[in-house]
Amino acid sequence: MDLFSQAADADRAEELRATLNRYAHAYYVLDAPLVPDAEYDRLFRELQGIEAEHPELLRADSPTQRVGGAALKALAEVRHRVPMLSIETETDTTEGGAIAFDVRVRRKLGLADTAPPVEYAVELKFDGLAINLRYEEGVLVQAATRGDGEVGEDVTHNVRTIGGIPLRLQAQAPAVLEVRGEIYMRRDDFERLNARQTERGEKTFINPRNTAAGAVRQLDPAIAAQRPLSFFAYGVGEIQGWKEPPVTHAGLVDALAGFGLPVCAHRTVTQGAAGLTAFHQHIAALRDSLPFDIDGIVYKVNSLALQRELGFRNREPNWAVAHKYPAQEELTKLLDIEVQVGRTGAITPVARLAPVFVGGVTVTNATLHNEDELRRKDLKIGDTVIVRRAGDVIPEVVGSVAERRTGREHEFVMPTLCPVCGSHIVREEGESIARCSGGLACRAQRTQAIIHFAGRRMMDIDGLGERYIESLVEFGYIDRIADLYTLRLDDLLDMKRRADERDGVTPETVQQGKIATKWAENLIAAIAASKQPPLARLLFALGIRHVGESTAKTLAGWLGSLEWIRCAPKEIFAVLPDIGDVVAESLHDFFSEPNNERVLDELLRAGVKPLDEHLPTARLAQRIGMAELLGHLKIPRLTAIRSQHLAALVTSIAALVELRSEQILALDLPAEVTSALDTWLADKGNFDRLKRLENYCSRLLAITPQEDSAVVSPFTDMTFVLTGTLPTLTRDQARALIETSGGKVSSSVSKKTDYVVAGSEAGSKLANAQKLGITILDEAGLLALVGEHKDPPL
DNA sequence: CCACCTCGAGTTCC
DNA sequence: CTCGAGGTGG
Repeated sequence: MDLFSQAADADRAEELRATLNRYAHAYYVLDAPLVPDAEYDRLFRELQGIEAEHPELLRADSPTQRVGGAALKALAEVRHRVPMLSIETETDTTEGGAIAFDVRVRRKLGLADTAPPVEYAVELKFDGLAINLRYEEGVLVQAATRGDGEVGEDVTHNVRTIGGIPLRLQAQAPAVLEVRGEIYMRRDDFERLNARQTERGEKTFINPRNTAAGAVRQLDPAIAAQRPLSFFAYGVGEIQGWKEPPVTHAGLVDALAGFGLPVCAHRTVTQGAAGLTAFHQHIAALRDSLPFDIDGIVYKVNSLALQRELGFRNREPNWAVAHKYPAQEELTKLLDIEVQVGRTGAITPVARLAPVFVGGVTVTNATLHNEDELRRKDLKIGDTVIVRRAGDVIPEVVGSVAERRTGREHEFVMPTLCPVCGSHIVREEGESIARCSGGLACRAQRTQAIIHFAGRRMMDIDGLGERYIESLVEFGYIDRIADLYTLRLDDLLDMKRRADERDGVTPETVQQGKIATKWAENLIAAIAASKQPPLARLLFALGIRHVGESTAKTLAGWLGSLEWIRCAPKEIFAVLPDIGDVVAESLHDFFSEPNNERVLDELLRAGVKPLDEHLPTARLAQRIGMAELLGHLKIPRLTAIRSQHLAALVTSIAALVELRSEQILALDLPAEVTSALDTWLADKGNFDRLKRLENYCSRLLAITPQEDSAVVSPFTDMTFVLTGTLPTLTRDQARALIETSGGKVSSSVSKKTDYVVAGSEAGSKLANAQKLGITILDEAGLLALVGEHKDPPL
């Protein structure tokens, strides 16, 4: 090898290092790639080639050295040259905390009340892992964790794998520059990582912070390299040879950005206490939509000279404070795991927790959904667990803290018998939910069925709450939904007396007796008032499996009356939109169960009279086509295509019933279909089924089609999603408004959503809508939109 | 057959 | 709100 080529390679290697580092900066830090990935890979491999040939050209700042080297035995200790101090946490989480800090600063600086406001640099407090990056002559030489502030751990090998951390600084960096910042994991990266773990059947991680911290402290850099970590710089440690050092904190962070280090955009310079509280409010509103977790914000006196003047106390700077938001995650003890029995018999494990204040409320219970979930989270009774109220409402046990185990924890054992009725608990193959097999013989299921029936979106019996229904069932006054309508005043009063007795409530005075009678009268009246619900509500109230609000509306809208629905053949259900085999089967099972038939009859006899819908005969005739019906009859060998074919030849059910063997032969169908059809028709059961279907269809369609008063609305086929709390309208009112204008209200945001109506405290749905670029309305916007299309000027 | 969209069901706290 | 699972369209 001649010297000339070696010199050329050295130049080329230097050039490649610079180019690749520039590309990496654009990609990771600026989020604006300069070249396609393939081009980066090509140059990367070229550099690898040169370095393999000339090991003496290897440099610490070479991008090829991000992942390299073998796993360590243990992490080495690093003594920080300038201690990594923590900042004081303001205990007052309200605005008062910001004001108190400003007052302390002004007093320490000896400022008069009339003096101008102090200038502050304000930024986010990231929920990650604090780190010190040491650059010498612009090259990253060491990365260390905070540790106890004096001595940390050397994690250089892992930190090198983080794409956003430059291995070489841009511009004229000081001879020595220690950068302080936070390593964290973005929420979306965290979720993707977990999705990948699930895919591979590996354990998922609990939260971004623990995952990031764990990754940085890995011994094997290859593992750390697979964890998507990010970094923000916000301060400095030791500095030597900085020619024009900044004079403010904001200027310092800007300078770090100038060196190619990633800094957070959510920072600003502001004046006085008012500026601090404004930033506090601003970030509080933004918190849930940030791409990463924060646990608060940080206020710093902007002027570095003033910082020096303020100095330290108890090894904490007097010129900075962390102002936290109420925790969204807390640790608590998992005291016990109990099971609940739901309306459908679903056995749900529920966590009983030591009370813990999280996200603004005290949480003592949290659902664990099902057994798989519980095992996935590795929960044992007695564990210390992480509880979250993810910006939302419903508490969730995120996972257990394995390090806190004492050995006295024990596994939860799923019961095999229902705790309420003693029936067997069965878990169907491939299902995640275990169910009590007791059906309505199980008191829990009976009670839940009645609670459901009386609920607001169903029969809406005002004043008949969960408590009373439980007592009524417990003392035997009601057993089934129909019994509600035969309840007498005395039954209610007796029930209340016995319930009070059980609870040890003092015997009643005359005054209280009067109140109780009034209560019972009102309740009886409320029950009577529920007797004429819209048909869909009654259907939903019945609690048929797989039939919720939406399916109930479909049934009511297409078949019009309870009479037509309860005697409909399975195939009719299945041709309706959004109803498939499973739901059709469930409906058919429900209406052919003698117990249910009796209950329905009793309801009708008691005077329950649902408001029927107009029967859309014309549309119905279109939908109940021969091909569709054939498809749902489950005739062997008759595929969807062949059903269409046969439907063209035999155009009505009536004709099919009459079909003789010779005629089937003449149809010119594939031989196997001919014989299968022949055998199928010859079966008495099938023949009767067909007869009934034919009979049903002809009666149903014989009803004279009424004029379809086609209300053409500009909202037709528009899908809305509601989220958050609107200022004046309730959710139900907004929903009614949209529906009466012809729109549809859906529960989740997708590409098909036309508008998202967002109120205050909107959650993930709003974020999702923003991501998908869906038009977002506030209440006023919705009203305007409705108003525009209503009452066109004459 | 798969991917995507909806719906159903269960749940917390005040 | 979230998960699971049913329905549908490509």
